[in-house]
Amino acid sequence: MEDLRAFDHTEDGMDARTETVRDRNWKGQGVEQAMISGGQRGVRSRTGRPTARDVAREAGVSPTAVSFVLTGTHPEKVSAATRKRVLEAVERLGYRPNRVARSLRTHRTGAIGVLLTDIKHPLLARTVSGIQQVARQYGYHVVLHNTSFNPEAEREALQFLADLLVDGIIFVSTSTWGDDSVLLEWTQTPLVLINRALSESIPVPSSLPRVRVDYRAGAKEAVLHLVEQGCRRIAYVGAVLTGPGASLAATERYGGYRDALAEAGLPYLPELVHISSSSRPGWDDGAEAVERFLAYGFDGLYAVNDYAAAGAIGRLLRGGLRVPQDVAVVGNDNTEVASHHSPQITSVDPNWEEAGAVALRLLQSMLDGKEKACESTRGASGEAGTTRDGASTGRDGVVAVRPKLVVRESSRRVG
Amino acid sequence: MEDLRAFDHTEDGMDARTETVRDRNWKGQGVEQAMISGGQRGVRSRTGRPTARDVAREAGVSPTAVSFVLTGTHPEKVSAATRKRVLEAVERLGYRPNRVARSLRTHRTGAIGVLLTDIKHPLLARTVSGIQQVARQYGYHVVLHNTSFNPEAEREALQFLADLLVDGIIFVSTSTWGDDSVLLEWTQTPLVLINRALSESIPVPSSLPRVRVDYRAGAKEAVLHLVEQGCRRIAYVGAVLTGPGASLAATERYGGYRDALAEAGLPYLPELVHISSSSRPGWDDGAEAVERFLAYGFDGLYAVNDYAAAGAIGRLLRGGLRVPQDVAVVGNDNTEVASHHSPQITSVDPNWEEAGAVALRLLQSMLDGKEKACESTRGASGEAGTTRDGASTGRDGVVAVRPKLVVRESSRRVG
DNA sequence: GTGAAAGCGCTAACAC
DNA sequence: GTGTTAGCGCTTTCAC
Repeated sequence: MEDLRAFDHTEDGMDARTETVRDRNWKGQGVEQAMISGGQRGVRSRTGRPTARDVAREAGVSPTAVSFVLTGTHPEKVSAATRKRVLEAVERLGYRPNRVARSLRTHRTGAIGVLLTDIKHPLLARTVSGIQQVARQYGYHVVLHNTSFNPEAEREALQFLADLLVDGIIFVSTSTWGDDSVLLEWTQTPLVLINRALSESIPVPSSLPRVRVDYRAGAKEAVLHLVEQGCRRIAYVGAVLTGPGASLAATERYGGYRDALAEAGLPYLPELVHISSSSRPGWDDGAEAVERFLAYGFDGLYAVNDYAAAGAIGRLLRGGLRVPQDVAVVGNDNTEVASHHSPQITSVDPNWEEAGAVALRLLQSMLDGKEKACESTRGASGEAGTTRDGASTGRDGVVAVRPKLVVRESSRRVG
Repeated sequence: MEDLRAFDHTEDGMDARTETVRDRNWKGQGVEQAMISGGQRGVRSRTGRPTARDVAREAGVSPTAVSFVLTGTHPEKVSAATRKRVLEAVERLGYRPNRVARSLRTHRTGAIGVLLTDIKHPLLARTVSGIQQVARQYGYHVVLHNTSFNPEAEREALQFLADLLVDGIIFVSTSTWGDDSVLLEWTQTPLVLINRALSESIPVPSSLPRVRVDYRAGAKEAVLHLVEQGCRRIAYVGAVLTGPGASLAATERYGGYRDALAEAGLPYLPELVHISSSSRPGWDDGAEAVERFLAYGFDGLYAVNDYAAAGAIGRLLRGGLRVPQDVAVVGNDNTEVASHHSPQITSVDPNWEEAGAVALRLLQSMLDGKEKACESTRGASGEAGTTRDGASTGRDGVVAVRPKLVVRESSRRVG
């Protein structure tokens, strides 16, 4: 019986006509491929790819043995000889397991869904990169979804990923929108948030695991670096702090600036603070600010992004001042400009790459926890206290990632 | 019998003990969720999600009817009353089809795999964005894979995507590596290449569909724009043309510069051409070039990227020249600097977003073709002559996407 | 129009 | 250790 089946294409109670029709609908070349590539062995499923059963037949063993060998489970239940025959058959047939079928059976896809607001945002791209690096380590694959700042699309994408049965979801965002109820109620698939501030209005201090970049610490480090370089009158160029354009990042960076001054025992000089009217200050803001500061005298400047820093440097140079000798400058975000500018600009790298990595490790620990103990309902976030460099678990189980300073010419004073 | 099953959790010949063990391994909370959320109806599969059969039971119809309603196939085979009952049951149960199971059956996943060398590259990110926009239209979803310039990872990722049974694959790359044999032999899943130059050494003019960005046309357009603005002595700042750092992009842009001069009837002035020693000229190259050009006099400048353009502008301004009145400047890539600089820089947008969109449309036509006619083996690329704005099918079926010029202050002369 | 039943390709419990 | 077998949740033929 076994042997008979191996050479019969139309068995399994399916007649030839039926098979042709279905193949046409599904994979097109299925039949031809089976004829051509599989001809010698005569074994190829109707999809054009050999199946585990084909391997079993080829090796002369049972599907069970094939499964055990390939998944590595129950290694004690398969003899060395069997294993060898299976592996050889796999090699001979060029067999690759069908992951869809496997997922249907195991309810695990080995994929992590990543939801983000905008793939074109350089910082988010870095986060994805960080996630992907860790994913590779853990053997996960990444399914990416762009929501383009559209709340409706966010909801939809979340559902889609759940339908796809991804093992976990990471939601990366730069901004907040109003209604977080979807996220709070989300119980279908383990979820980790990156920089997704939950509306303050919601009273429930949710146990939803979150990772955030510590803007405040980054700004503080930048300013303290300037202090270290000998600066005593340090100016600040920042984004709007109140009104519609205000952001958490802006507030925190301003706070970090003041923190640093306080820590260094330097006075806060309002005349050296320039708050842009925009949420994202640019070249002009930097230049304008310098123009104004020049009257008061200053020897250091921290700008909340690299464009403003570049603008400031441009204005300083045109004014005949030297950077960093007369004024040392530090930017923020460590974007391409920072390294491409001349002089190269010292900049705070937000470390979003690390944020991605941390988030995935967090997710991993949730998945692990889930597999081991049924009773742990949701808050596996506690487990993640074991964070690595630059990340620390704070109140509410929110993990904060520390930005790191990349020192370049614009602030490096010899000695 | 139907009714009995609906309230019996341990039917299907599976005893209670077995079910518990499996649930623990698979989904963790499955059992609890079934108790809580599904308690009122008593119907929930062991994964915690209602299944199509649950819907059928709830609606009092057969699974067939549910399937027909939900997939929209055979609309004539389902009565209005049945449809209504099904939809209501779906709503009541919060049913969502399991895409994995569906894929296993239909051999279509509705997902497109995108392979790229580096997500952090801003231009590639734009391509992904372009792909994703069209994907949304077509109802496809995108699975992204980063290969980090690692040929081995590329091979692996290609296989992984094929194993996942994505419906098609788009391979986006900025650079070339040696061995393209994998790509040429690739027959498993429909594949489209973006900017993936095949090694010249391979003799077979493969029918593999490809999309490329027409660097030459972009450069030409930039220079012709300068001519239009009244420039007659137009300088060029470009990347290395020969040796290890040389790239197709560099050669083509240089060619486009010369094309434009020729077309405008302007002489080629070697003293106004600065070829950087690097494959990616920067700020300094722009500044240096200007320094040299000043001796000869010039009224326009095209730089192959925005950083070089910014450097050139910086040097010009410091030299007391006005931009664009004395010298009009155009950059390339339309990166963030271009719009953030002051003055804002006119730049050639490589239109990678469109390249992504075109690639997916190409893929779509291949998939369509496959479904309709079995005999079309591979080269559905011919079909894609029906391209849209900015794209044209060239020799070898390679589709070229035209970059487009974004005009800003640095080159806009009033009148 | 409706329902029963047969699998897609894989895993794993259970009997040998 | 090995093979038989029963499904995962869905689609779709075929008989009513």
